[in-house]
Amino acid sequence: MPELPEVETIVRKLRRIVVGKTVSEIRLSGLPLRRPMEKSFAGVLRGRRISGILRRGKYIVVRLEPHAFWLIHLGMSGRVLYRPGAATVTRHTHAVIRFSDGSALEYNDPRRFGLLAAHEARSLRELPELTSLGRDPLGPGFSSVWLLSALRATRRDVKAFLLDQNMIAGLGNIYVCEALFHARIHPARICNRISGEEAELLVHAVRKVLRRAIANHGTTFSDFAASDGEPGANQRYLRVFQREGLRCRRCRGMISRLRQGNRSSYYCPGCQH
DNA sequence: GCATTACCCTGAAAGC
DNA sequence: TGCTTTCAGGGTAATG
Repeated sequence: MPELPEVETIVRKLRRIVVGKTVSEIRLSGLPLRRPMEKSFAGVLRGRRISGILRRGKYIVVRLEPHAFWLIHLGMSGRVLYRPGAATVTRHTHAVIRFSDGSALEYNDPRRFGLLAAHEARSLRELPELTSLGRDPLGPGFSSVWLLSALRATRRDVKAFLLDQNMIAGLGNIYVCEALFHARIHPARICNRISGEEAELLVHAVRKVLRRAIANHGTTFSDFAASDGEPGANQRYLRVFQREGLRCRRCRGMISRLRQGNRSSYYCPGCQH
């Protein structure tokens, strides 16, 4: 399940590989992803040159010249694979973007929760998929002052708040569970009852788990691989995620799981209150 | 207006 | 063993 660190890892790898290439041909499966593909998609990409790649939340943003953007969201099971030569088309290959030098990028997504979109635009602000995204947890806007005021304004569970991309863009289930463990905050805590001190701990915890995961090229599960197919190495740093019934490495208590909004939350009842 | 739930989808794992 | 059921979850529309 690609979250910010996995997307960042892919962006860094892609940046080295495909910037400067010109799109020559687009082949699509025709199957809908999260929503049906826009008819204009191939037309926007064809003939344009990639001038840069960046990340916004969990989106891969490919800057094209002249004046266009290609957005990739991996959803749950999306992969972007680089092929120096012939692409390997399977029944889950939904797009092959071929470049003028014969290489290609392949978008593969068994569960089809991802998204591919392309827009003619001069600025990121014009991209509808990005306009409502919240603050980047590694950016300067994600401060304890801002977080505390945002928490004060809502009575939701802190877990749901942290997962809300319109508040903070890029966190998913793994890193929310991990960050709450490091901040010693129970996932079912109500936002407006979290203290300033806890908000500060949470900011540091979020940054810490994300930075470490990026340094390790992401956390590998069955659905994630970087653009060259190499796995990430962050799994050994996980303290609670998918560790139900195992011992807490801090207090030796038992890791528990609860369901919040159809999603599993893993936590340590001894450490998190 | 805010918070919660249902749904999309397929593969893996669990259950029988 | 092999078939059927359940579960996983990002994002969003629908519902409460």
